[in-house]
Amino acid sequence: LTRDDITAAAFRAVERDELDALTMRGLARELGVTAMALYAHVENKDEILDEIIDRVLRDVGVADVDDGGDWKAWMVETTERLQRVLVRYPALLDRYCRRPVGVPAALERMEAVLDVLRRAGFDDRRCIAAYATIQTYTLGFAALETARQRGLRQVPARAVVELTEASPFYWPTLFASLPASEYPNLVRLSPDLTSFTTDAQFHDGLLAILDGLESERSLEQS
Amino acid sequence: LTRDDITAAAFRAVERDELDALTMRGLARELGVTAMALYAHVENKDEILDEIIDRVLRDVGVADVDDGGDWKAWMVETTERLQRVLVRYPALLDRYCRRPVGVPAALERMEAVLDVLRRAGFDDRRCIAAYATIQTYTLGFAALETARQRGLRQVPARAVVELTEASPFYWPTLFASLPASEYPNLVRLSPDLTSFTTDAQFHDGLLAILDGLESERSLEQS
DNA sequence: ACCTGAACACCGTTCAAGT
DNA sequence: ACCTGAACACCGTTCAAGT
Repeated sequence: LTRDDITAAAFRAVERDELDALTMRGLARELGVTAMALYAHVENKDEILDEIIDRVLRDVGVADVDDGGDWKAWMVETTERLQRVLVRYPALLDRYCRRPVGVPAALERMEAVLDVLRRAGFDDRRCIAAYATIQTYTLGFAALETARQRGLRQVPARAVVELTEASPFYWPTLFASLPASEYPNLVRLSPDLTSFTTDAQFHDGLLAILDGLESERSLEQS
Repeated sequence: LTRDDITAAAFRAVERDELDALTMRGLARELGVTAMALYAHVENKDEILDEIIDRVLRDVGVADVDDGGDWKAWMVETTERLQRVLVRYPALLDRYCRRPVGVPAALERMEAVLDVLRRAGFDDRRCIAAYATIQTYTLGFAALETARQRGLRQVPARAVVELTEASPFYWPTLFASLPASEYPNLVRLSPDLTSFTTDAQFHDGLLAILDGLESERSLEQS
């Protein structure tokens, strides 16, 4: 039993999105060992997750540096890689929400993003502000989409809507069933409120943000 | 023992940010009753949190509708109210990350935001896109700031930096201590990377986003 | 050095039993 | 109707004991 065995088993659990298997006890069971055996190779559970994040981020990487190219295109490509990974592996998002992620691959990624921003003409203050805004949007999107996916399988305790065979999910049907007098916009938009957090929506929102950041940068320089 | 007693006790625990007290067992202890007594008045734990969110959101409200006024000013005011609440009460943020929040006050808030966007000239598709982007940013900011606050008190298992009396926190000192050859931007920006998620940063990022959304709206209409 | 057994101090929730 | 005791099926982690 090695540290790598543990990380590998944990990553398999993360891949299958089996949060039940992603426990010290569940991990140990899969490795044919007791839970306490893990602590000889690993400090605690967060360290296992950090190891996975480091591995995944290294896999994700960043877009190729295309000098003279469009910094926004680079940022879209790089940001969407992280977004896809966070949406696919909710366990990693949970870790991001608990404590700052400071594994080497995360620092390298941050360095690369800041460097592209700097070379795109952002000054120091706006470099940080732009990075913060982009990272914030990415994490928030993954959080909303993950919550949506989890909510699909679960009906709230005091449900407003009855589920039918035609509409077996709660959340998409909620908006359509509200009184139109009180919630005219929700009812009118209800068909599309279902697709609240799609890849296309992430893309459009990200473009709007990058445009906003760029116009702020240009304003300052003129 | 009433449903309101339970909600009130739970809200007191959320206010004190005592996540330990925010358990069925801890709540029951505070109310001088066994944990199982709660289930006579409440379906499950999420229902208690939903009750709190409904109460808090109703308190938070939205900005006054100022007809002929600036929709961006309204949006900033309304969005910052939610941001402040989510940062102050991390337990509510945790609930937002688990499942979509569909309590009445949340629906009313969504309706109000969509209505302001519509009257500001956004078409249906862009109404939803704008709402999604703003909500995404707000949630992501609260998640990053909450993670940062939690991280201040905790040093990772494999710490890169030693803590001293002069710098008793881990994360702010991490960036400054990296090798400047590998991470030039992180080291150069390290003094300001500490204040990654301030109210001012939220404000600036939000303005950039609203500007980006506005210019996309205008582009389409011309 | 590496693993185990038993324990500590917890979770949310169910269910039969009491009043 | 409302509350309790005991139990179920879990958590992460510690620590003394074994090999």
